[in-house]
Amino acid sequence: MRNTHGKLNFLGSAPHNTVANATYERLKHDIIFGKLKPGAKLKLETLKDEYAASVSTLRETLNRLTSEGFVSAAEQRGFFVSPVSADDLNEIANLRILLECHALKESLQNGDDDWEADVAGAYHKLSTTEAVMKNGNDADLETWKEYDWQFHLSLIRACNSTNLLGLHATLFGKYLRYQILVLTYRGEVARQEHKALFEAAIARDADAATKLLTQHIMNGLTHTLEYM
Amino acid sequence: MRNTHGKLNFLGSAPHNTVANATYERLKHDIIFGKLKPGAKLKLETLKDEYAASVSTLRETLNRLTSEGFVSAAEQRGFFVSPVSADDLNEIANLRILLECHALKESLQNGDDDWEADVAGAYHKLSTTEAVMKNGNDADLETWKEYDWQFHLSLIRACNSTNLLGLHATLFGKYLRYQILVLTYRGEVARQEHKALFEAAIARDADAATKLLTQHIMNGLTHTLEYM
DNA sequence: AGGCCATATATTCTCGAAAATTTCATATAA
DNA sequence: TTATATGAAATTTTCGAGAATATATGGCCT
Repeated sequence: MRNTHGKLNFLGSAPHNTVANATYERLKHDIIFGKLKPGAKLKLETLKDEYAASVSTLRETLNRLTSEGFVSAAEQRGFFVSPVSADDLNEIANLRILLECHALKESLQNGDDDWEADVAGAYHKLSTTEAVMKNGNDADLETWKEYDWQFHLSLIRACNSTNLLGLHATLFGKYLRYQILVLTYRGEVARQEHKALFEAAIARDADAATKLLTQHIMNGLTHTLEYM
Repeated sequence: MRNTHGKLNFLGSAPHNTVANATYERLKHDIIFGKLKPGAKLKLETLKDEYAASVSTLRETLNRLTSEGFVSAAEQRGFFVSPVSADDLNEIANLRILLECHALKESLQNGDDDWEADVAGAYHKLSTTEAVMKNGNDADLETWKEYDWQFHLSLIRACNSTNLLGLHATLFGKYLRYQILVLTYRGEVARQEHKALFEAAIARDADAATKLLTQHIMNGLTHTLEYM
């Protein structure tokens, strides 16, 4: 789970042998986790030094990130880290609700025993980490968020739509950037929300699960907006 | 509405001065309109001749198209036109329903007089073209599809979410590729569906409009699946 | 004949430099 | 002073060539 540069990699992509892929992962990570700040200019010469890649290679990765919305490009004026705004966060949270609830419903219908085991495993990792954090020991932020991501992903993985899972992954990354941005935790509340969501999912109660998921995301949204 | 190569451009992007943007538009167009067939290998040397761009520039555009899902990339083995399948079409149609219906509801709530005028204008262009086609004169396929796209876009434009509009644009492009692929028209049926949808939208009847839109997309889906 | 390895060819990946464009600083004129 | 023009510096865009990797060819052995 570590790339050649020793950075954690849980942003949803395969291992990377090429310079371009490694640079893509690193850049994406640095944007989501705030090392590259919203609105910051991404000068090619600077990036060249920092990421040890040529201009052409960098442009490849910047174009990919632009497609996904993490980077903004202005004709002949280069690349910027995409800015943040309350409106944007609102849009992303609402889209996440729309897509994730839909995927969850499908998943609850289709999921077999393997799926259920996967969910239980992902929930176990997440809840263990959250229990540790509850006791004051603040576990690694990235580890926690990785488990959070994996849990949510496990719930919808049986939705039977790679297209949907792809859109969700991008959306989740964008949402995560906002959470990292405000950097104020709501650990205990989120912990209980995860618990309730997990139990409703295992019980295959689609109505309850989607309601809990919607609440979970909405609560995260208002909490994040409050501290922006 | 024409780029430097004289090709129609209604795939949702701004005018393009750079070689990279022009190449991107052309490649995307050629994939959607079937000039580049599903699964076809995209060899850089060949593309270089055909699109008059350097390897680096081509790789930029291919990476963008890979992010959007029109192109598939295999590590160290280059790029391919993304394959098609009944499953994929199903996923895309269902996602289109999910996103477009949601956007439509929002749009019906928010749309002001300008929006309504825009919708009326877009519908007028579309229905005029469809009327001409009804009389046997088969109008230009691309023109028809452009107006179709513009009509659907106009309906949801007041949804107040650029993120949503962005996702929809990509999705619509993918759906369009399948329609072009089978190249069998269902002109008269689609014409009536557009008419009913237009009237429900102007009447701000969200329930009726989303039902009609769902039917419209589902009918297109089954029709396309039938001829695949 | 069929499988395996070495070699040759084809293709992708990466880079640094040249061309095109924008941005900045300075000077000039109203 | 403000605005505009001019030239220098910085930055982006584009290109072709070399390095790295994959694919195809042909010979060799069993």
